Amino acid sequence: MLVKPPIGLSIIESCATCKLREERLFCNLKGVALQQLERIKFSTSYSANSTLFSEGQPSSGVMILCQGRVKLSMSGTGGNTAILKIVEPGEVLGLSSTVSGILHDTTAEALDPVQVNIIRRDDFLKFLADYPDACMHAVQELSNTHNTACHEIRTLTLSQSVAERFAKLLLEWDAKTPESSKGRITVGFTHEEVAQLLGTAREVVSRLIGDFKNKRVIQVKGATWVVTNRSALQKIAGIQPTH
Amino acid sequence: MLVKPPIGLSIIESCATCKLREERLFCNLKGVALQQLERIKFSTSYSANSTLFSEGQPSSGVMILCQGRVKLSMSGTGGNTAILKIVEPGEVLGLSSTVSGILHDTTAEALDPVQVNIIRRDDFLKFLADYPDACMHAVQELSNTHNTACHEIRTLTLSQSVAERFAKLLLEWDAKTPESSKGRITVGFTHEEVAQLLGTAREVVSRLIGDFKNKRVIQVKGATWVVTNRSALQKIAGIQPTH
DNA sequence: GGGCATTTGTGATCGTCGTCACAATTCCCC
DNA sequence: GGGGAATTGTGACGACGATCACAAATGCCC
Repeated sequence: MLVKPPIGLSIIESCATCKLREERLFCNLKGVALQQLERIKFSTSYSANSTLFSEGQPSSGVMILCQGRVKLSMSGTGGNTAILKIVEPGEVLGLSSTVSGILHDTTAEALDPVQVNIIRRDDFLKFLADYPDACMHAVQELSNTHNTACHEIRTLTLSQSVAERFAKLLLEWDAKTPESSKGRITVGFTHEEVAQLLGTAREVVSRLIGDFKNKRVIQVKGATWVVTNRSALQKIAGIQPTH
Repeated sequence: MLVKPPIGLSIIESCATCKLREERLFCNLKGVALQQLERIKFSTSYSANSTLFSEGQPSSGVMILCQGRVKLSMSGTGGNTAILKIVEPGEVLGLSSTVSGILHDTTAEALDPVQVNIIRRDDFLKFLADYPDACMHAVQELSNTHNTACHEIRTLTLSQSVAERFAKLLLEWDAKTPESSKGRITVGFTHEEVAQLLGTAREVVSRLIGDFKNKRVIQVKGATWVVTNRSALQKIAGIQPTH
């Protein structure tokens, strides 16, 4: 890893006091449902670089990510790896494998020190059945996950080149950047990892970055990349620039 | 379309008498939930080749597919099209867009004469909130859809070649073939459509079929393809042959 | 059965991307 | 600050697949 963000671990004792409560699914349940969630969940911590679960394992339960980021990846027969998604605090891990009872189709690794609330499968299913609110939350969460997956499939199948996908990735990262530092992306990944995000080879990424620098589309200062020509980037991404 | 299967349209009046009832989600609800579903759903028919909904449209509601197959596709900026999935009777269309309220990310077209039960968005959300059983069904359905999507992403990102993906597709089709005619796949698609399923060009598919015929892996008799060497096919697909 | 549209087969060509190989640079720990 | 590991830069080359351009065939309607 290029960067290990110095995130302080202030352990969150309960979902009720979780800062994510207002914004995120399962954290903003009300009344009895929340109390019940408190009863059946248990908190666990993982150090950076440790594995939360692996592809092919049966799911032990749902994990609600409270702190730290988690990398979801798949590996192919030829030893190659594809990174599916970086999961952020407030999101849920392993929901669909837990619910449907199939084996995990991804591997989850902690990028930072991570804190999760785990709910065992049978407890969780009973919880959903008993609390309609919670069940609706699960439906929402699954919808969101599915929409993300569709978006992923779209960029994979309908992009003409790796350059196009790379430009899209940069624009997505830029979109997630806070308004105050728009255009300044802090990249916590090696070229190798970016390649796995794009489904290509590391050398291709290195070369693309070179290209983009030459074309004055981006500018690289260590781990922060500055978008110097957003409309050019949008054009490469196959989007009509919204100037 | 190469083949238009002569499917007789025996209109199904209610979910209670639907033959899919035992096997499929939302069709096998019990008691009051089923009665309520009967009340809020309304049946609609579409002729073959008509469009049920289009990419970019807001979702008007959930559709439960009772009869006929539906093609789900996405289109890219360059006019190219990717077929995501062929939806079979008993499956649900537009669940995640309806629940999350975002625009459809796919276009749905009838391959056969199609009959669906439609439930309007607000009716459906209320239905889920009122009937925990139904909500659990929705969770299950979304899980399954998500798993399918993950599988799709896996083959897209982790396959080395189009030949590999094509072999996987053939094996999947073969797996869905009834035991009695194992190895005999009835293909209802043109090369163009197979190409869209694989995310490649039509010519590539034509050539791959030629290759596979030369290598005695498959044999083509009109619209039925016979797998003459399954273990070779598995090897191309990157799977250890289970002989 | 003739004629037209659609589908399929096949050659030629060219660009993109994956791979190998190695040098340069940066990072990090002692 | 030195040394070793990890990361990054870059050239060369080959293979796969996208595209264009037709010809052949098949299906279909009157």
